[in-house]
Amino acid sequence: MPRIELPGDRHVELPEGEPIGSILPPEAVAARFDGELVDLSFVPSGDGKAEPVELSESDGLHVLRHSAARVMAQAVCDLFPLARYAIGPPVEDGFYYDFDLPEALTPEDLPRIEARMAEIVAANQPFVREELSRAEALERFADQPYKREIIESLDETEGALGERVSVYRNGAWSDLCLGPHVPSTGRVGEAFKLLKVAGAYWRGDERRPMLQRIYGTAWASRADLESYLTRLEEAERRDHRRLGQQLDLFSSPEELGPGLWVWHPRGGVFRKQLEDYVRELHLARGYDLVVTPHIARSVLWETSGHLAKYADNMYPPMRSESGDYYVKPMNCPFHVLVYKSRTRSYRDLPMRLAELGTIYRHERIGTLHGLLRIRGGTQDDSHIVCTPEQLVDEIRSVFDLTLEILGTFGFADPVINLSTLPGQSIVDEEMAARATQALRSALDASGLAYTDAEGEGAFYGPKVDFHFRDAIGRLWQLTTVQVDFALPERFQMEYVGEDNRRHRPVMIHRAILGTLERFSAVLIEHYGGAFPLWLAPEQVWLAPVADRHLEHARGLAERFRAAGLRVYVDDSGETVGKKVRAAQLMRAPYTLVIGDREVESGALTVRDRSGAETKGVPVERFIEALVAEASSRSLEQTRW
RNA sequence: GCCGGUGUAGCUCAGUUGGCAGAGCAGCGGUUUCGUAAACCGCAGGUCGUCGGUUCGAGUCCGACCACCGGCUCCA
Repeated sequence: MPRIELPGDRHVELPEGEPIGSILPPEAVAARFDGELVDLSFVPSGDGKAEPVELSESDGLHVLRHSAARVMAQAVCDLFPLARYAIGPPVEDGFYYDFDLPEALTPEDLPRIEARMAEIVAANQPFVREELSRAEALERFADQPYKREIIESLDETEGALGERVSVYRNGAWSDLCLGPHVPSTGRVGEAFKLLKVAGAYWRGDERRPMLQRIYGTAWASRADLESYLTRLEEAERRDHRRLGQQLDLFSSPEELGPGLWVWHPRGGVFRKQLEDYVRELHLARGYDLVVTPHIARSVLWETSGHLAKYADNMYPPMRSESGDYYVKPMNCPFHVLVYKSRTRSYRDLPMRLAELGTIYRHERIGTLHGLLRIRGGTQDDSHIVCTPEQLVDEIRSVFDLTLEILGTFGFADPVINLSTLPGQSIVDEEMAARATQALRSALDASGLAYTDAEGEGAFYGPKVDFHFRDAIGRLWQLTTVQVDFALPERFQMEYVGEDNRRHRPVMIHRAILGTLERFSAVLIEHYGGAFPLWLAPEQVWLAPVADRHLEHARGLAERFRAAGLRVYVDDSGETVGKKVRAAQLMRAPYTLVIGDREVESGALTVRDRSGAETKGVPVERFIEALVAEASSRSLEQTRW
């Protein structure tokens, strides 16, 4: 009789052949046996440690969603008998399943599938785990080519089953699946919803067939489902494309071309604040600002290796009598030319060349997405040229600057990845190892936690990425730091050392915000369009009650402008209610209603974004407070 | 690039089985001069994404193209 250890240091004897679920609480949807996720029907062959897996933990939700995916596939097969089903894993917040169907699914099919799922759930069919030999499994899935391909491609080392594969059967339907699953379809419950249909390549490979993917979500309770759907709505309200339109910040007219954007006056003001801040801070941290053109001869891109490794993402060349010119997809070769414009001494190093450099990349049309994925954008780019000895300290100073800049916007606690070199690189292994080691040392020395991501680096070197969480918990990749031994080599970069001999420097590529376009999109979503005062297009919005108050309002506006504040006077002749509404819709930080009271008293009535109103604020105090709030780049509104 | 969806006024969207292109908001003009998220009246605004086809007749049906939206990493 296996002796099972339960949480709380309890031990029970499990009768031979009894499933582990029989000694776990009824809330359990699965179990963990010696750390492995298993079904409740799992029968231990020996002693071990068992824990219940419940819906209150992520493993429990994972199992629930996996099972929900199965139920969905079953429903689809019921409704579309010709369906061939491929894979259906749980994903963050939900699940999907990929199908090969003769007809195209439409969003209208989703309610039908959901209804069928509900029937399957109501039927409460047990999920029965079976272990079959490969031959049996191939037989079982004779008319399911995707399942057969998976079975055939399974390598014996995969899973603990060796030559056997596991199949879960419920009712007349079965699926090849590792499991575990909830004990029966009834446990999937009613807190699920199908969200969208999309295309997806079989095994993510664009040379393989395009399947139809249905995304769904499933939760422990109705309330959890509702709050998830509310979260989705909140994300939609914050969508930078929608806010960009509503707030009149930018647009991408069709005549311009996909992935290209024009910034309107309100967006332009915001962007200037960003740019000024970035430039100012870089100067203060020992960077030098440089300016470089948008195009260069092909020889530059040959030397840099871009034509060999990056040509797919570059616009085709412009031909002229002096040769072919390419629009730049990166700034690095230009900064190398700045470096090489004269003989450099070790005394010049580190040289930190920075530029808000505009680049153009011919991204595939289907991957473009608002300002987040664009074809033309401006990076806060810098290339630090230093000696190998300076490398780790320089990387650390980039990390410091990253935390400082992003902290200003309210981003903290980055999730950091160290990406090692991809196969297709222009760097030899020894260089790559040194570069990776430098990044690792800098991360360790800075006390930053990180995880390794293999093969994700740029073609010229390994990199460290910083991801930051926004106000509603989504992660955005912003900062990239790359160490590069290759370009200095390719461009024969040198410096004269203390020993009066020539040495090869190392180069760090880094962008902290990424592109300003992308970063702006992230900021807009992070703030929901309600920018902190220093970034707001209008800082003070004046709403005169009647036309006779316009003159007083204009006088105030002049005083505010003289103090360096950005002001808008609503002289529309609409009602105050309408003016206040307009100000709120445009996310004005401070709205001043100017009427008889204000004209007489000379004081201000201040309305902030929350709608809270303070009467009798002296003009001088208001100006002082706003100037302080803006110049400190505060994320909080002033309390009066 | 591929799969699916969507393109009607500046914006958000109606538009029956093919039969004279609509509303609200925004804009402009007038009236109102008002105290905190939408005053009233009027005017103007369109090659219905583009090109081609079917038809007596196309926003509507067919084809091609363009653009946008959702996806194409999560591996039985």
